[in-house]
Amino acid sequence: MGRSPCCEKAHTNKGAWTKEEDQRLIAYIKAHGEGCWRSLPNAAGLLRCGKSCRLRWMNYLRPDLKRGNFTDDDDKLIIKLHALVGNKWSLIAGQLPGRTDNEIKNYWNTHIKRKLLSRGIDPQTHRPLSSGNAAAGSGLTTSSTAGFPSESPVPRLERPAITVPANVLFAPAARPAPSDDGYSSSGGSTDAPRCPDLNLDLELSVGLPCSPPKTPAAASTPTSQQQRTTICLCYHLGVRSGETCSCKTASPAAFRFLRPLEEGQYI
DNA sequence: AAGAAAGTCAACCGCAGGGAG
DNA sequence: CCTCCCTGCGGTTGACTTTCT
Repeated sequence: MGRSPCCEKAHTNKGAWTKEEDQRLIAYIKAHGEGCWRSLPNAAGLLRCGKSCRLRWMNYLRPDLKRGNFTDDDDKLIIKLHALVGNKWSLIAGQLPGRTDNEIKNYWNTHIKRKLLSRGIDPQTHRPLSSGNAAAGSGLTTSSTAGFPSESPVPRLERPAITVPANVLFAPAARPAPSDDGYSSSGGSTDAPRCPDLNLDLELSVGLPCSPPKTPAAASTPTSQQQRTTICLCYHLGVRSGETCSCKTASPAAFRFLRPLEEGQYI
């Protein structure tokens, strides 16, 4: 297509960032804000590709990043979200404040994947491995799901809505894209849908202290601090905030367009 | 103690898609 | 409608670290 290269590769640094480069980038973004990554390197005096600057900022320098280990709850939430949306790391990261898609992707590939495999769970399909693959068509038994037998299982199809530790439910218009992507990289069964029986007609709702419950189902057991609002995943699925989506019209009062969390924002 | 193997994670690459002209 | 620019995403790589033998 004749796409121009993202940068003059001959004149850009590659590899690990130096402290000085970090400082320059931070200083520039503090002064001018994010955006216009293509021109940022020149403006900031960095010999880096704009993409590289963006990545460095997003994955490492952003002030709202939470470094450190993932908790068990994080693990479970990641697994459940992955069961729902597959390798949509940015989407999953959106539910984990302070975590980046890259970080979650790495964590998945290095920790969770192995953890699930060791428990006989296919990390891509979230179903029992091999011998289990044939039986996968009938769906998971709750006792084997995601390797958390005694805990709330990965959502199953027949469930109209699910509740996960962070009170995540999918919005009606927020159906994850068909599983034509996200499963191509690592083996696993690509023929059959990962969760053919998974009811994606769900809602994503997140407990927000200031938001009223959206639906009876979502508010089945609201605590005083766990009132719910609807998080619209349409943003991540291609619908922009200016566009209409059914979730917004359904309950504007409890509507919240899902974007990567802002600094200090917590769901 | 040294080398090998395995694990971790920051960074790069290529592509898709939205938006502007 | 078409082309190009720009951004963001997901997969992959490779350097570095840790654990094992």
